[in-house]
Amino acid sequence: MSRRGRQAEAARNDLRLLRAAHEVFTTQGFDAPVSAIANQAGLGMGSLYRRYRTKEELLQRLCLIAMERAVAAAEDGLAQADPWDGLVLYVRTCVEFRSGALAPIAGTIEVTGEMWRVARLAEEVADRLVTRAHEAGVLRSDVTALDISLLMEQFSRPAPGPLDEEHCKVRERLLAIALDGLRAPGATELPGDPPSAEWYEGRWGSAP
Amino acid sequence: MSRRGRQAEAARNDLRLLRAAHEVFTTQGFDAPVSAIANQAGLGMGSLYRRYRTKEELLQRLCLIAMERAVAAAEDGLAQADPWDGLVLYVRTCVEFRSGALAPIAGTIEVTGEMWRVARLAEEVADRLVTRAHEAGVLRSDVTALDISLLMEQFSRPAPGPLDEEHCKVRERLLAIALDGLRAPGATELPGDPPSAEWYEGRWGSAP
DNA sequence: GTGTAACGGAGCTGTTCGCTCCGGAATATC
DNA sequence: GATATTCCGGAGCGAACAGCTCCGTTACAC
Repeated sequence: MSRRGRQAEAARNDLRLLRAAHEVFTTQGFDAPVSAIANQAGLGMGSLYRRYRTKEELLQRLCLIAMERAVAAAEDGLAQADPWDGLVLYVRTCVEFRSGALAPIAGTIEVTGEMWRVARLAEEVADRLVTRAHEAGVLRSDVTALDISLLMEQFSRPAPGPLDEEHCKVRERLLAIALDGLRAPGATELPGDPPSAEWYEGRWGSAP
Repeated sequence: MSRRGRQAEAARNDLRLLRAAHEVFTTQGFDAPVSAIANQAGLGMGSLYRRYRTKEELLQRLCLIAMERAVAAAEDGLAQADPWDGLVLYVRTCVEFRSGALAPIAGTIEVTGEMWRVARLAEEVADRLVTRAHEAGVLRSDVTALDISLLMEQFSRPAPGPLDEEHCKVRERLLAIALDGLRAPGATELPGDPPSAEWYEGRWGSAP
């Protein structure tokens, strides 16, 4: 599979590009300039646009990958013997790579059929993880899988300004607090109705 | 105090402007266009720039007001008989008007002497509130006042895209979870060191 | 040496920003 | 009424910056 010479370099650059794009878009938001990604990757604009014909195409690919990573994280969680530990692993992993920061930007691009497919899969696996925790009685009963997705999204939300190492540490502390609040039973009943799936997916435009 | 005619209108417009600016900046971020604020207020650009000579000046005034509101919220919390209820009131109030969303934008403007003064005051009052909760044993002991400020900031962080009524409801649910996680004792020790005041204020440039 | 594939980044074109400027409407004064 | 004053709206200015293209250069293959 591995090529030689320039082709190998091209393959490496592909990865660097994806990593840089993830970094930039999740920390600076979806309207970060394309040149920032090329810079972060240490590449020129030409190299970027040879692989992705438009900014939107890059974003689509990035969202897809993020969702696939989320699926993998949920499966890892399911592989854990303890239902609570599995759920925590899932949430921690997703927040760590800020998968939630990409969810709202999906509303600004066209959502491809493949993206819908993986989104459905991600939803299903996460549901299994949450249901298992509910049945084991380790997750407060008034919280839904969608609540947890939105919690991860809120915690993935980047601070404006330059990236900050210290901020990541802080986020882990705050997330630990929220996770404690997730354990059964809640001291207080959650206010309002649980969020609906229609509303959640509605942000991405209409279904395929 | 109340004037008549055009002067009264000007005073009303001043308020509308401030409200609009708060709305726009806390939901769209600090780089929202000035025209968006004028629109939201139902005013022309001229009216805006007659009161604030630059965008920065408007932001400074806005941050100051937000901090004053935070101080008031903390004092309201202190006025509550129950230490836990007081703390919750403070956190809820601040998150509700997204005071935390303005904290990071302060890093992009010059911080005036008065802003430093009020910031110090806010810190002090919040400290009293947190200390009281600690002493009453209702707040987990490993959480600091700064943790709580940063928690509020994280929850104030706006979602990209259009403002969404449903999102506010969701945020209340998520905040309820986090508040439950704040009660003593925590199921798990918080990871890492508590954030330092130097780092926190460092985002605003150097002290006065 | 020659051909090819991938490279970097200056620059094109259109958009958007912060801000100014001015004609007109509403109010105050005579 | 007539005039002076105050405040209004929003078109438009110059600069900055966006996404994207294009092309001279470089590194490898044969």
